[in-house]
Amino acid sequence: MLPVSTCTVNTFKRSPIVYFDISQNLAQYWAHNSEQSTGSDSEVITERSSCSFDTHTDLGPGAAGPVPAAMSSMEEIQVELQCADLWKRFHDIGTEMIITKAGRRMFPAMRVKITGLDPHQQYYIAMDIVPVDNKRYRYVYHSSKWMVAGNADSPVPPRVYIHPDSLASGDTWMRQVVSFDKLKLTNNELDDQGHIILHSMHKYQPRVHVIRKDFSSDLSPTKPVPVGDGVKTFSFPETVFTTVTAYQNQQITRLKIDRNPFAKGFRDSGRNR
Amino acid sequence: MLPVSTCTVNTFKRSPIVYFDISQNLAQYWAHNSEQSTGSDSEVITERSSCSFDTHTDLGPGAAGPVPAAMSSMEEIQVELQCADLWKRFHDIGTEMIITKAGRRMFPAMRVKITGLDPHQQYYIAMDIVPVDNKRYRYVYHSSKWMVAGNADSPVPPRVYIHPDSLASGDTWMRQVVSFDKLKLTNNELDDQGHIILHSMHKYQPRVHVIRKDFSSDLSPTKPVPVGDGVKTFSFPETVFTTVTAYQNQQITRLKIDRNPFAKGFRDSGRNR
DNA sequence: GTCTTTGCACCTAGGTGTTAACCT
DNA sequence: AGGTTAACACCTAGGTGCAAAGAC
Repeated sequence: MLPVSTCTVNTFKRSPIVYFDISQNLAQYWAHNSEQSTGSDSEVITERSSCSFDTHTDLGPGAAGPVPAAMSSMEEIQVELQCADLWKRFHDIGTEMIITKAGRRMFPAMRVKITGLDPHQQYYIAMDIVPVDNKRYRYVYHSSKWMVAGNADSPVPPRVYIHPDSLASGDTWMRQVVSFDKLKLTNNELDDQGHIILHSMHKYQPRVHVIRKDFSSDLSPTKPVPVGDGVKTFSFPETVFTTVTAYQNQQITRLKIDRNPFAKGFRDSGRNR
Repeated sequence: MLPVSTCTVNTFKRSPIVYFDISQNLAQYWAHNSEQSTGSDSEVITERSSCSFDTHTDLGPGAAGPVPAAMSSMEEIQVELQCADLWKRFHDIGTEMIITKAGRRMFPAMRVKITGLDPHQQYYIAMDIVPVDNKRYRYVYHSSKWMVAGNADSPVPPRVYIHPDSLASGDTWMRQVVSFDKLKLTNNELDDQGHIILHSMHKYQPRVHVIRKDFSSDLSPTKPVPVGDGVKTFSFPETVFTTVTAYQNQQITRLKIDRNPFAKGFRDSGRNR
């Protein structure tokens, strides 16, 4: 049995994790931009995938399974976290994410598989990051533990990361793993690059939003995600993290170096030669 | 007076070339994905731009000039080639473009500024590349000239490159320089990466298409661009090129090395040290 | 002979944690 | 003392023309 991820807020689920990958092909390319995508005249190439920064991941034809033709409800929508095992390893230690003035990617990145969409309906997929509590934290080295250090700093301008493949059809979203690897975190409250602004030394929870097109009139990178019938929100407990400007727990550092391809230079086999 | 480019097929124009550039900001980002873009709550950063591979170029607020609110006709649309001076230098020698099995970018890349769109109308912008004549060519070294070597090879599967920012509003298109630098040329007739398939040693002409959303039902990367009221097509004589698998004219090689940043290693100051 | 392919060194562009300096 | 910043070496990822080998 493969690792399993439990998803909270609007849905609970239990299903096997699937890893597939394709190089960008015509169907993929076109599906991004079309409402009348036929998906007929091209083949799909599948290969194995890791949990690093692969951008385009495709589940192959029929991955979304058979779906009733005219279903337009949001009830059936499910979102499944990919790389849940990796997230869990970080979570067991206490995930830390670096934030910088220029913006820093998350590692691991949020990657999800979505099912239960109406194939012919248009959706935005978006991500935001909300505080877990109203506290500020500090890391106590001698006990290797995070301790409450006071109340949270004053709230920060809300930011939403709209997935760059938006707007796209349910069919398109369900055929690929939706990856948020380009999203960046910053501690610069005056950021004008569209990065998500967070306070350092605070605990946060990423959330994924599925937004029906007809419900997106208030959707903006600088406004809170609208709530209502046309929006469904998902979050995963194992993706909670603490923001830092430099890693506190050395086990986190080690795991990041070990798993993030861009940190390969710091692996034992690399720098120590 | 700045260099001027003449555009054929559906429109003639004479206007100064303008070079501006912005780093990707919130307004830019959001404009790609929204039909209800407000463009209100963000600033636009402008800086100078070159003719190389800069991806995001913005003309700044009001660049498109005042436009009547409800104009939806295609009559007023104009497309202006950027880097026309560079194109002209290549054209005077005889532009060559390398094609490879894996796909090769064009240099220079097609970059255009579009005006006269309805700001609130949605458009696709697309590019295709059509044969200039029905001939096959060969390069004669001792005369440094291209000579007809017979009739053209049999036609190749038609491919259209839909600009990745599609679908977007007229407002969005007009606020930026639309760059086709990610487009790739291939000689692989079985290509499944969506690259444009061409025959080597043939003469071609790139074309830019502006396609109103309501006219895009037949738009596909593997079908010819539809013709009719909702589509307007532009081409620029100085962008004609001959396809090669290795450069024939050494003056072309020199100019490519001199201007393409990715070929810097072959500049005199580079490799000869 | 002529054209095409492949592996390569050399770039651009940008994502890592480290380290030392800096701030409060 | 604790938190932040900026320069840096070291990576990934991928766009260049070159030169030798291959194809026809």
